[in-house]
Amino acid sequence: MEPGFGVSIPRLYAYHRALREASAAGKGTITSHGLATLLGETIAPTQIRKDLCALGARGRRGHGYAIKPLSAHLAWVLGLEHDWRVAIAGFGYLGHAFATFLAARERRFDVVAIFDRSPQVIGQEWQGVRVDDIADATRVLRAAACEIAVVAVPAEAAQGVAETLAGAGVRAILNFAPSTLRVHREDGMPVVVRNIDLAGELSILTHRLAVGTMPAVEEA
Amino acid sequence: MEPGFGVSIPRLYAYHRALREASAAGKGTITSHGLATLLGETIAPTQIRKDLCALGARGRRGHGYAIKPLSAHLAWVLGLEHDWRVAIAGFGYLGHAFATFLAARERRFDVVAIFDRSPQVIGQEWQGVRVDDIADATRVLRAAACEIAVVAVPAEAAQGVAETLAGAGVRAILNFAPSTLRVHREDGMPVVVRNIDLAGELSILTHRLAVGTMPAVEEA
DNA sequence: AAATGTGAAGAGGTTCACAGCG
DNA sequence: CGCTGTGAACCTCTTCACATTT
Repeated sequence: MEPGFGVSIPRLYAYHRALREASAAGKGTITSHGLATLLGETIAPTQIRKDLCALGARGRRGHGYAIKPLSAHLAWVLGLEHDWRVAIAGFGYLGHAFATFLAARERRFDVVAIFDRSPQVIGQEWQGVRVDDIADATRVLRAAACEIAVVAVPAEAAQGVAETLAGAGVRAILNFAPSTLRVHREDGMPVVVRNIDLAGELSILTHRLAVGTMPAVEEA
Repeated sequence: MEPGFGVSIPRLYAYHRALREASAAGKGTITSHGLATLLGETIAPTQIRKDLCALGARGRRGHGYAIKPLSAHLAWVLGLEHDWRVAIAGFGYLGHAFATFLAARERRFDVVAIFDRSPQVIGQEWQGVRVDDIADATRVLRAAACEIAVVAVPAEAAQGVAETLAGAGVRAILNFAPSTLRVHREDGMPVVVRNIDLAGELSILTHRLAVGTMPAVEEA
């Protein structure tokens, strides 16, 4: 899929979370082993050191890593430093819930545009943001200058909506529709797409429950 | 993380989706290459054949795979055949939206129990289901016999809630809280935990946007 | 001829073992 | 002595090449 440069972003994000925890607990320094403990031993200390080393972080041998600069560096790598303008496409229960989530928990994301197709929803206001017709997305987004969009529309509409968004300057899409988006931009810049398939996630669970009833299937 | 048996469940789920699509289009048979096309060329035909072969599916050489039996087999492997009873823990905007999502789009999941901590929410009704105090979860769940639970509570509360749920017979958890859950059950059966970290997913996007502004960082 | 099934090669990421500093 | 930094071994998953079957 992706080229990959040895470190996975979810892991870095977990480190950042754990570092904030440690910092809040009054610590000024932490070892790779201490980080692993904070992460519930789900990541090996060696792995953590490899990741941090690859990022250019330097720890003091015998002591550990200084939390503050490390946390700041991770924040920079993760794009946590500056605020982002977000558009929500599809304002059903899911889009609505996501917008509320951002407003309540993730202040660095600013919902500045909302789109829907339904005449009953268009024209509504949510926290001062008007819901526009998805057909006007190009015009509205040119003015709003969003780089990130959330797609929470039915699967059939997702591809078309994604293309419209990409055409209006969006460079990253969080897609909740159960469909594989394929989006290019005219200017050649890649559109980053991240899929969250809720039904698919549930299927992973039901799979495990379904096969878990039998005593470990061995492959030939 | 997991032992892994060569095939990834998200991929199988994607196959199943594509097969339904092909079946709806009137096809009775499909080739690995045809499936790849339907999946937007995101998975190589060879990979598809390896996966299907590992599942014991047999295709006819020169023709492809018969869609109906293959789809049925995938449904069985994914646990898509029978219905599941689901409990929602945390009935804020996220828990609420997820319950609505299940009711609207995923009929095979039946929301039979809802829990919250807030007195303002406890006692409310949602589609005939009463919101109970999370403190009563053990008693309520014994009667409701849920195997799957969705955790949509604040991060600080997640671990405790997960343990309560596990103690009440829950065997699989879909966790939206940004915390690493570590859950065991008394009877030794493993609790399957699947995390969906929305803020983390967004960070993957912002990371790509942040580093994407520079011309491809090479690692030494 | 067309497409599957599969051993072998390859790539990528994780763990090990230990050298190197503080 | 403790903990980091890192090359090497290891392992898992993906891709390739091609024999095999209809």
